[in-house]
Amino acid sequence: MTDENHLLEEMLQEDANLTDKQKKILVAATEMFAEKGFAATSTNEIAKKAGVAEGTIFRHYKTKKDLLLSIVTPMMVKMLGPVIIKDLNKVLDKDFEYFEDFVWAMIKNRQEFLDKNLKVVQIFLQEIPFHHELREQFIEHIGKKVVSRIIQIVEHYQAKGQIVKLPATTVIRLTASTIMGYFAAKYIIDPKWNDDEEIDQMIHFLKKGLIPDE
Amino acid sequence: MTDENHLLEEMLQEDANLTDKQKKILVAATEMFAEKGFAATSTNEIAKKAGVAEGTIFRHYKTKKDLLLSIVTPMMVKMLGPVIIKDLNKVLDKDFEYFEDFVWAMIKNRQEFLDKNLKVVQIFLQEIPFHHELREQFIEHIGKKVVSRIIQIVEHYQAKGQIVKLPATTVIRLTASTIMGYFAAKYIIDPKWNDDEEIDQMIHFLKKGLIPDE
Amino acid sequence: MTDENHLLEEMLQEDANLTDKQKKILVAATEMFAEKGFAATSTNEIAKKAGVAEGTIFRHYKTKKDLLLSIVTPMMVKMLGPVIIKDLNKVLDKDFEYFEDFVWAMIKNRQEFLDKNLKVVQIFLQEIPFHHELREQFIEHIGKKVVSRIIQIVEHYQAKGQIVKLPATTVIRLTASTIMGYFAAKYIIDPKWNDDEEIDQMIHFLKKGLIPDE
Amino acid sequence: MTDENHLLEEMLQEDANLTDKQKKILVAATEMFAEKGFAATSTNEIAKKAGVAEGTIFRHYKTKKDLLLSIVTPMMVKMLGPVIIKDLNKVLDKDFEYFEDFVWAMIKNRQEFLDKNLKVVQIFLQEIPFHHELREQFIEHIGKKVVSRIIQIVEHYQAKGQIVKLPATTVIRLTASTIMGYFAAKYIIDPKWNDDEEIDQMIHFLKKGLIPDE
DNA sequence: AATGAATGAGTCTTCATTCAT
DNA sequence: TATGAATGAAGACTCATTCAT
Repeated sequence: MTDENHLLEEMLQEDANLTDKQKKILVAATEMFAEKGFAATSTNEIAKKAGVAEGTIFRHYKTKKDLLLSIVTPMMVKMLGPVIIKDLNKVLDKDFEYFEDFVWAMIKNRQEFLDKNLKVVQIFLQEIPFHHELREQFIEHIGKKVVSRIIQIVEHYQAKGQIVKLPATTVIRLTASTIMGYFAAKYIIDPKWNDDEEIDQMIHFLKKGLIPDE
Repeated sequence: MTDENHLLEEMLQEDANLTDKQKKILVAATEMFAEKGFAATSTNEIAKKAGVAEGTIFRHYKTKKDLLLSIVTPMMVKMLGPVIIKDLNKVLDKDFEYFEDFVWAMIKNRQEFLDKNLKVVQIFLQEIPFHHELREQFIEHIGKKVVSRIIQIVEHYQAKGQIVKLPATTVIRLTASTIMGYFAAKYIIDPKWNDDEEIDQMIHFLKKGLIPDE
Repeated sequence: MTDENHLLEEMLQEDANLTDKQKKILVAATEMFAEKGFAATSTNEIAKKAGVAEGTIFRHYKTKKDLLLSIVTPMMVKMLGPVIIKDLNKVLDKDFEYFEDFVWAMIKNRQEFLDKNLKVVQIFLQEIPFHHELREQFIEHIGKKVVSRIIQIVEHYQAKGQIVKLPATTVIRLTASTIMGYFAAKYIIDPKWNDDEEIDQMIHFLKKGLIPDE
Repeated sequence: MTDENHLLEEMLQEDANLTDKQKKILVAATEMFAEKGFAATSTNEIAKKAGVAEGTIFRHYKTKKDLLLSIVTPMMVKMLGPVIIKDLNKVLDKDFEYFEDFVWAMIKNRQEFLDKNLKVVQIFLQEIPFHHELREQFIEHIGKKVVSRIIQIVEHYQAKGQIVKLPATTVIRLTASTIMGYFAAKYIIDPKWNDDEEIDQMIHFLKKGLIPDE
C-alpha cells in the first residue's frame, strides 16, 4: 500500500455513500488499472485483490466500464477545483500581483493534486485514447471551463503588461507544456523527488520567455 | 486507408523480406492497435482486416506480443536517425550557427518523422506503460544515445555563449517540453495543421527563455 | 451408462464436497479418457457429454491435466487399502494359514477393486507412459508401500517353509505376473466372465511353481 | 540416438523403396510417438526433428494416422517370424526335446526381437487401446496364427506327458504371463539388464508349475 | 447486500492438411 | 520430389456478466 493510496483511501472514507466492500473494490481496481491497463485487467483479479466475490463488483457497477468511469469521473471533477473562484481578478490582484506568483501557486497546487491522485491520473491518461466517453466528458465538463478561465487570467496579466501579447491559447500552451514537462520528468524519474530550485529555474525560464518584446 | 498508411506501406514495400500477407498483417495490426489498443484488439479482428487466415498471423509472429514488437521496434530504430551524425560539431558550426537554427531544423525533421510514423508512435506511447520490454528497449537502445548526443549539442551552444548555463538536462527538458507540447496540440487538434508562424513564435519563446542571464 | 459407472457414481455421491456439476464432469471425463485417451479428448466434448458449459470445467479444475489427476489420484490412494493392515502377521496366521489362502483372498479383493474401478484403472494404465507425475505419484505414494508390505508377507510364508526361498521380489514378480495375466485375459475377453475354476487352476499352478525344492 | 535406433535405421536401410527423407521421417516419428504418444505429437514436431518440410510428410503418408500404421504394421508382421516354421513337430523333436528347452529358446528369441524393436513395440502397446485398426490387424493377421501354432506346440508337449493337461489356452496364458511379466520388469527397471539366472529361475518355476499332477 | 457457481462467447494459439512453386 | 506458406477448424482456457441462494 503506497502513499498515494493512503490518500485515495482517505478520500473514499469521506464518502459516506460507499460501503466497505465498495471502497475495497475501488482501491483494488485503481491499483490494477494503473498497473496493467483497463483492458488487460480482469474483474476476477479485481475481486480477488479486493477480497470480495466477483458478483459483488457487478452489484455496485453495472459493467466493468462503469467501474472505470466511477474511478476516473470524480477525479476529473476535482480537477476543476482551483479555477472555480468567484471574483477572480480581485484574487489575482491581491494574492498574485505578478504572473510568476500565479504560476508558482499553480504549480504547487497541481503538484499536491497529483500527489493525491497519481494513480487515477495515470489511469486517465492511459485510457483516454480508447474511450471516447472519457474524452468527451473531459472536454465538455472540464476542458472548456478550465481553458476559458485561464484565458481570462492570461489576459489579465497581458493587460498589466507583464507578459507578451501572443494569443492567450499560445501563452497557455507554452506555459502548460513547460509545467507538464516538469511533472512528466518528475514522475518518470522519481515521484518523490521535489526540487524547488528546479521549479524556480522553470519559472525564471517562463518569465524570460514570455516577457513582452521591446 | 489514410495518408500515414500510404507511407507505412511504402516503407513495407522497401523491405524485400516481407511476404505480401505479412505486410497486410502489419498494416492491419498497426491500424487496430492504434485505434483500440493492443489488449483490446483480437487476432481474429486483425486477420479479418488483413484478409488472411488467423493461423497466418502466427506463422509469421510467434505471439500477439511478437507482432506488437515487430511493429514498434523498427520505428524506434528509425528514431535514432537524425542524431547519428559523425563530426557533429562541424555540422553544427556550418549548418546551424545559432541554437535557434538547430532547434528549427530539429522541429522540421521530427515533424516529418511524425507525419510518416504517426500511428506507430501513437501505439508506442499508448503501450509503453504496459510493456516493460518496450520501456527497456527504448531506454537502452534509443534513450541513452539520443540524450548523450543532445547533451553535447547543448554544451556546444552554451560554450558559444548563446544559451544559459543551466544543467544540460534542464535545458533539454525545457526545450523538449515546449516542442512536444506543440506537437501534442497539433496532433490532437488537427494533424494536418501546419503553422510556421506558430513555430517561429515557439522558437522565439525558447530563445528568450534560454538567453544567458546578464 | 455402464455398470462400472454406477459404482463410480456411488463413490462420487459419498463425497459431499463435490457439486452436482462436478460429479457429472468427472463421470463424463472418465468415460471419454478411457475410451479415446487423454490427449485425444477435448474439453468441449467432455462439457457436452457432462451437460455443462465448457467454462464450468475450468472453474473446478484449473487445467485439463488437473482433471485427469483428480480422476486418477483418489483411485491410487484406494489401491493401498488392502495392505494397510496393522499387526499383519496375526492376520496372516489367523486368516490365511497357507500362502494359497492369502493369494486367493488377494485375487478376490483385487477383482472387486477392479470391478469398481475398471475405467479409472484403464485410464491410469493408458496414461502412465506419458505423465511423469503419474509415475512419480504412483511409485512414491503407492508402489513403495505396497512392495515393502508384500515383501514382509512373502518372507512370512518363506519362514513357514511353504514357499521356495527365492528373493522376495522374484516371488512377487512371478505371482503378480500370473495374477495380472489372468486379469488381463479376463478384461480383454469379457469383463463379466468370472471363472472360479480358472482361479483355482491358477493358484494350483502358483503353489506348485513356488513349492520349496526338495 | 540410442542403440535401438541404430537397429531401426539398419532395417530401414535394407528397404530400398524408402527415400532418405522417408527414413528420417520414420525415425523421428517413432522417437516422438514412443515418447509423447501419437495424439500428443504434432506433425510439425516430427518434420522439425526429421529435418524435412511438413509437406514432405504428407507426400509420403496421406494422413498422420497413416504414418503411425506405416511404423507399426511392419513390426507386427515380423512378430510372426519365429512361429512360421514348416514341419514344426520335427523341429521340436530335434531341437527342443523338452518343453523347457522350447521355452528357453522362445524367451531368447523374443528378447532379441524386443531389443531390436523396443520403441515400436512400445508405440504399439501404447496406442492399441485407441485404434481399432491396430487391434483388428493384430488379431486377424497375427494373433490367430500365433495362437493356433502355439496351441499345437503345447499339445505336442502335453502328448509327450511333459506338461499338465490343462486346456492349451490356459497353459499358454500362464506361460505367457510369466514371460511377459519378466520382460515388463526388465524394461521398466533397466532395458539393458540381462540376467540369465533370473531366466533359469523363471523356467524352473514354469516347469514345476506345469508339471503333470501325479 | 453478498456470494460464487454457472455460463457461452470469445481469447490466443496449434493443428493436420493442401497447394502453388 | 520437396518445399513451406497458407488455411480454418479446433484446441485449451479466460472473460464479463447473470442469478439462485
